[in-house]
Amino acid sequence: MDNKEVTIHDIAEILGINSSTVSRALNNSPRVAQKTKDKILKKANELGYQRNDLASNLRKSKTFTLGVIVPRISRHFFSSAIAGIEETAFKQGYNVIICQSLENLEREQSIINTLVANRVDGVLISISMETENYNHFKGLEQRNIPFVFFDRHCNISNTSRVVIDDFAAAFTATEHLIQKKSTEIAHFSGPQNLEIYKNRFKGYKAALEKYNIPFKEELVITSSLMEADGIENTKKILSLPYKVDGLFCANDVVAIGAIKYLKKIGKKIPEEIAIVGFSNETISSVIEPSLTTINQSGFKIGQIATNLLLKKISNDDKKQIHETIIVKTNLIERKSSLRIDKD
Amino acid sequence: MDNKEVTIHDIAEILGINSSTVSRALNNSPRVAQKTKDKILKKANELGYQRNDLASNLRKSKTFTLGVIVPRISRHFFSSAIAGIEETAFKQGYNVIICQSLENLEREQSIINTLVANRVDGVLISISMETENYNHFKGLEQRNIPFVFFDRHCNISNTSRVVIDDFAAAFTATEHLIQKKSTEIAHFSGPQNLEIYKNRFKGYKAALEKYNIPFKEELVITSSLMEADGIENTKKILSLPYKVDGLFCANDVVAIGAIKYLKKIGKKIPEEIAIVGFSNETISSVIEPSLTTINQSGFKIGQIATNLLLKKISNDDKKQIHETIIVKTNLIERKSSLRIDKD
DNA sequence: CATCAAAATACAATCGATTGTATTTTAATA
DNA sequence: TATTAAAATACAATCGATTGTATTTTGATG
Repeated sequence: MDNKEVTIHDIAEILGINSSTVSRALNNSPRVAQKTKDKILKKANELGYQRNDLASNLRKSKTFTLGVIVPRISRHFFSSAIAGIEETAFKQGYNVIICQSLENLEREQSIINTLVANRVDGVLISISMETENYNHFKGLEQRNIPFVFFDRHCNISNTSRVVIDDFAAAFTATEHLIQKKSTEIAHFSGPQNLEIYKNRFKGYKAALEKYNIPFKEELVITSSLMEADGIENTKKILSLPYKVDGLFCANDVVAIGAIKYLKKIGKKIPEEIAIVGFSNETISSVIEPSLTTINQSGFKIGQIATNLLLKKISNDDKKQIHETIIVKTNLIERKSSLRIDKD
Repeated sequence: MDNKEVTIHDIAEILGINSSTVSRALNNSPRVAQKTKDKILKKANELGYQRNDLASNLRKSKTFTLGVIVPRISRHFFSSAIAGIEETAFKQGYNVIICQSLENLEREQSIINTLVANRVDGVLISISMETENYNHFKGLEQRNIPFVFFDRHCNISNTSRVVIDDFAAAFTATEHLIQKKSTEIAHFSGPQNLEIYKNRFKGYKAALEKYNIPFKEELVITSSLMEADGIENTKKILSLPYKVDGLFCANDVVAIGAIKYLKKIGKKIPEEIAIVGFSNETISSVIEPSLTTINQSGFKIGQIATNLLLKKISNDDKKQIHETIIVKTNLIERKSSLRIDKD
C-alpha cells in the first residue's frame, strides 16, 4: 500500500541474498544458478518489480535511446521517416524520443540540451527553417554523441547525412514542366540557409539553362512554404506583366496553397499553369487536380539514417567515419501538370 | 580531448571547493554566495558542463517528464493533441515523450513498461484499437503514476479522462443526414471494444429512432476504419437490394476511402449518397466533394488533458480525484452532404 | 576423507547529483 | 578583542542498479 518502489535490495532482503545476485539474475547472467534465478524472478513478479532505468543507465552510462528532432511530426514525410526510424531502432533494442522543433531555432537548441542531459546515445536531426548557426551541433560533437542529419541537413564538414539529390530532383521537376510546354516557370523556394532549398533552386535554374529559358529573378519567391505563403506568392506571380504558365514549388504545402487560390479565382490547372510540388504529402494525391510531385521515401530515409547512426554508436574507434548517403527520388506525374500534348 | 564527461566533482576539484556547493550554485540556491556562484558558473561554461539528468532524476525521484501514448502521430487529431500537450507541459517545465502504439496492444504494453522504467511523472493515453484488457493501466495505478485518458478512453472505473460526447456528436451527424433527406443510412463503425465507437454507434441508432427510421443490422459495418476498409465497406453496402442514400462514418479516413471509391464508380455525392465523417482531418476539406464532419479540437483536448494530469501529479494527497471532462464538438457542413433542399 | 577447481554468491565501489547536518568563516556587536 | 549569530561551505549519506573482486559452497576426484 505504501508509495515506495520495489528495488533489487528489497528482493534481496526478502530472500536473504545479496542484491548483486538479484541484479545478475534479472539480467540472466550465467553467474547465477538456475534455481536462484527462478526464486528471484518469482519474487520479482510477485512484488511487481520494474527496473529503474535511471539508475541502470547512470551506472552503465548507456541509455539505448536515440533522440529524433524534426520540424513537425504532422508532415507526412517526417511521420513516415519516424516510422522507419522506430522500426529500425526497436529491432536493435533502442528506444526513440521524438521531438519537434516547430521550425524554431531556440527550441531546437533547447531540445538538444535536453537530449544531452538525458544522455541519449545518438541523435537524428532534420533542421528547422531558422537554423543558421550550428553551435548546438558542435556541442553534440564535443560530447561525443554521434548524430546524423536526414533530409534537411546543413553544410558542416565532417558530418554524416542521409539525403536526396535535391538538385537532380528539382532539375527533373523543372524539366518536366518544360516538356509540358511551360516557358515562364516560377519557383516557390524556401529559406536559403537550408541546403535543400538552395539545391532545389539550383536544380531549377540549371534546367532552365539547359533549355535556354532565360532566368528571371522575379519568378523566384522565397518564403516559409506554408499554405498561406502559397496564396500570397501566387498573387505576386499573377501580377507580373506576362503570363506565368509553370510553377515548381519546393514543397507540396505551398503548392497546395497555390492550387487552392488558383482554383478560387478560376485559373485552369494545368492548362493555364502547370504545377509540380515536392515531397508527396498524403493530401497531394487527393486534391483536384492531383499534384505532380517528387516522391521521397521518408520511411526508407529514416531506416537508412538510423542504421548509419547505430553504426556510429557501436563504432568505438575514436575517429568517426562520416558518410553521405543519397537516396533515390522519383517524379510522380499527376494531373496538375498533365497537359495534353498538342503536337 | 578525453571522452570523460564533466561532472560537478570535476568543477569542484578544479576550484578547490566541495561538489555540494557546486550543485547548489548551479541550482541557484540561496545558500551559496554570489561570488562563488559566479566563479562556478564561469568554470562550468568553460568546461561545457551539462548536468546529467539521469543522476539528478534518480536522486530526486522526479523526472519532469510526461509520457504520451497515441495510436499514430500522423493523424491530424493526434498531432494537434500533441501540440496542445507539449505547449502546456513545456510551460510548466515538463518534457514530453511521444510514443505511438500503431494500434497494437503489445506495443502499448511495452511502451508503458518503458515509461515506467524511465520513471515518467505521468502518462497521457489514447488507447489502441486492439486494447481490450486493461492490466497495463492497473500497473500504472499500482505504481502511483497518474494517468489521464484522452479521446480513446476505456471504461475502467476511477480514472480521469478528457473526451468528447461521442453519442451526441454521432446523433447530430446522423440527424444531419436525415434532415438532408437520407432515409437508408449506413454506418461504418470501429472496433466495439472502444467506447468512442460504441457511443458513436449508439448515437447513430438513437437518431434513427427519433425519426422513426427502422434500424437495419446490415447497414452497420465494423472495421479498422482504414482507407481500404472504406472501399470494402462501400462495396458491401452497394450490393444491398435497396439503395443506401446516407453514410455516417466513425472517422474521416474510412469516409475518404468511401468517397474515392464512389467517385471512381461514378456515384454522385451527395445527390445519390450523402456522407458525414468524424474528426476533421486536414484532407477532409480538400477532397472533392469536401467532407462534412465532426470537428473535435485536438489541441484543446491535449491542453485540458495535460492540465488535468499535472494537477494530479502535484496533488500529493493519497486519494486521487477522478474527473471526466467533456469537450465540445461541432458539425462542419461541407459539400459531401450539401443536398439542395427540394422543398 | 582431503583436495581443489569450478560454481555460486557476497562484498563493496561506482555512476553523478542532491540534500540534511555539521563545521568553518564572516562580520557585526558589545 | 571576545562573543555570537548568520552566512557560507564541507561532509557524508543517498537514489537504485551494475560490476570487478573476494569469499564461500559445491561436488568431483584421487
